[in-house]
Amino acid sequence: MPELPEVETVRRGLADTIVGRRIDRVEVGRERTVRRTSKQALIDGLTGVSIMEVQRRGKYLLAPLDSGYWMMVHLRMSGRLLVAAAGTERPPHTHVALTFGPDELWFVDPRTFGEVVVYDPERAAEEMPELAKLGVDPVVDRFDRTVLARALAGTSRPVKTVLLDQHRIAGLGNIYTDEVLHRARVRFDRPASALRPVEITRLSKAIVEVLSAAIEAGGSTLVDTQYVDVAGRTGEFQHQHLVYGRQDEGCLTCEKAVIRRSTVGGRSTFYCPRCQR
DNA sequence: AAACAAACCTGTGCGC
DNA sequence: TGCGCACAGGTTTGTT
Repeated sequence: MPELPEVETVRRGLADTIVGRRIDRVEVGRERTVRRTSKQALIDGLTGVSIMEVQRRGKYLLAPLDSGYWMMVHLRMSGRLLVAAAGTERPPHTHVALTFGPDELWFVDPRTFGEVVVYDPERAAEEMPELAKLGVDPVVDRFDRTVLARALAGTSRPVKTVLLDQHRIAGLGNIYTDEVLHRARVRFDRPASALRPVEITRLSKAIVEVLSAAIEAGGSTLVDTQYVDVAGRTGEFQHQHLVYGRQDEGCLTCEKAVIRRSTVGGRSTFYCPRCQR
């Protein structure tokens, strides 16, 4: 579900609510959510501790704690973080609840792919090996056509597959790759290494522009309203989607062709056969 | 290296 | 109404 703009929106919501505050109670209702360590490890790692800051890298939320440890949250497909008044009825699938005085932070996740973990930053290489493998984050890191060219180099895989590869670029998911490729007028199945310099330039600009606009809009909430921010508000960027989920509808860019749906790497892919070459 | 499928889960929407 | 199936924003793992 959540891609970079949604995770960034959640990050900002946490920064405005629970950062700097002490956790006085930790409840874990589902072991699977803390599978990397254990229920007791999460309780011990968070009780009585303050969250000093919330950072984001790709789709990972990383929060340094005043204990010297860090908390990592990944929402995967259906995870949500919600801040609400303590005592409010918790939604179904609330697997972790942190109490901060009068407020609570809930990790809600129907599909249970998401996870919450407290780890030792000194041992991040062993405990959180995927973090070191993350590629460039187009919002946090310097990102331009040179950086993108490097990320796309050396592979003839479809450009969409490469954009989705978190080891090369961290943060793009299925919605935003399609939106970015459309705005850059590049077909999803072009071999990454075959893009011309002018196309790489367009693509790098599209990545920054789409992600910025999507963050500005608070992310995308699809018809199932799965994604909401920490206050339960929906995003609004779905109204600016030009291709995602629009198969058989007219292209809003050329107003002539019809948006098509295809599959790449097992993921639904939406594109305009006329605009994207 | 790369392409694919399966796996992890639950919910929803659709055709019949 | 109910049933079965396809499909879903992510990532890892195993198989050709």
